[in-house]
Amino acid sequence: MERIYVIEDDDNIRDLIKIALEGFGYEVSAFEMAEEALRHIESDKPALAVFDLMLPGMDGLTAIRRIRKNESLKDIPILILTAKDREFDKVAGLDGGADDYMTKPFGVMELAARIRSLLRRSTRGQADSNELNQYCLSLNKKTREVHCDGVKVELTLKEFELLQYLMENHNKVVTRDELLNHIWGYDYDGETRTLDMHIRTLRQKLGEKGGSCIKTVRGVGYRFIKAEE
Amino acid sequence: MERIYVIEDDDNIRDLIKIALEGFGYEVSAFEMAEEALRHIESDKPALAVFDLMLPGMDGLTAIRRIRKNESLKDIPILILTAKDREFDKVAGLDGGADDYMTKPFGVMELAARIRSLLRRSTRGQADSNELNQYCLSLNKKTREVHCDGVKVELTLKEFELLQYLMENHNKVVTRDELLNHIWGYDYDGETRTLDMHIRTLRQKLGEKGGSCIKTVRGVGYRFIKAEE
DNA sequence: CAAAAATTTACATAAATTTTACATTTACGT
DNA sequence: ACGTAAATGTAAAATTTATGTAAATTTTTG
Repeated sequence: MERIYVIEDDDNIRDLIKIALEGFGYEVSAFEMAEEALRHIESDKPALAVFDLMLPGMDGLTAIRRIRKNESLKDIPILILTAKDREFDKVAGLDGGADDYMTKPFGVMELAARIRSLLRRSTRGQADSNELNQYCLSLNKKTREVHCDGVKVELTLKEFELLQYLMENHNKVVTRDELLNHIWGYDYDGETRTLDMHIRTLRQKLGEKGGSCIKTVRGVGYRFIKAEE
Repeated sequence: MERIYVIEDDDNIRDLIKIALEGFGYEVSAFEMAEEALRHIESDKPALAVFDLMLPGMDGLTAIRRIRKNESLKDIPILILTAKDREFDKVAGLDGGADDYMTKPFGVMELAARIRSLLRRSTRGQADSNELNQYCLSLNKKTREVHCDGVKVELTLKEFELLQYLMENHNKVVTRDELLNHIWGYDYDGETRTLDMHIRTLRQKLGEKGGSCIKTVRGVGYRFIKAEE
């Protein structure tokens, strides 16, 4: 599961946040001081960080700026959670590099919702997935399994590669040449119905609903879309 | 500059926000109702949207969900600005697809800071070069989709290429020869009504308003312009 | 060698495009 | 202002083209 860093000097609040977020299924690493957190953050690469501002030692804002300057950390979403509730402080916090700003006292439900919202967008959330999910279809590059509405579909090599390429380019129109080049090889006669044939078997195997995700764009190629339209 | 949509039914607040954000250098389009905003958003592709929740007609949350479901809009950052200040509402708003949630009364400095924070991260900072937007029409080269005032228009190959060429040369007069050469090929009989025919179907499919963007320049060719004139 | 997969062939079908024939509009000279 | 020729618009029919489909054939794989 995703790891979240919590930097907060008040023991009670820190524990409260830790336990709450763990309740939401996150792994939580809690720190009392920014220096401590910065020591581990580069190797940990947490999915998100919750920062208090007033800390013993290094100030929260300073730590945030430090993170933002580091190329490998700068995309980590940061949420400031502090007692400083003047508008000036909020502006300073957000402009200082934070992605969200909450004031104490706070509700854990809202904190969790804001964290979900930040993670939803984060590149760092799903990134390297070898699982392609589009609408009713899911395709796993590793296991080479394809499911349509949870039902497993057996595909041959070419069919799988075709579907994968279409799904990786979902919504974009992929030309016939592009497909022939990518899956078959640079040159190719082209004056044959091979591609159409595989599209056909694919559509057949994916069934009514799944099959309708592959739309033909006459004169150009094919396009993977949400069923219907 | 970046365009921001503001959807807010209270005239005073709407104007306040509009003027404040314009002061920060944004272009602001303000709407009283969600339906109105949704009608234009697809062709406008604003950089961010500020939504009130309680609106006459369509509810703000419904509108947000609608945007999130649309492939070409789902990355637009959305900030909810509402009087609903219960924690439950905040959770519902954020989980409903919003990226931030502010409650009224609010400070414009904080609003601006939150907007800056959202835009900082947005992939949508720079315009999509695959997208041609002219007035009420939008054309996507990758997906080969065309929208007129948010309504999808299905075009055939030649129609699409014709429109694309005209839009790429908007305001310039494009000669018949130029069009025939570019879309058909070097030589071409020319003594036939093919081109006129496609212009006709294009105008028809684009409807009253969209169609009137293609103006004929007698004796020369055609010209893509803003509707009316 | 058998079975599965991939490709080819040949044809059907549906859709896009072009042509034909005629109507309408516009520019221009009188 | 009027008539005329050229340019463009329009509708339906004809044609072409792209893609779908089925069965036959070849190639790969175990």
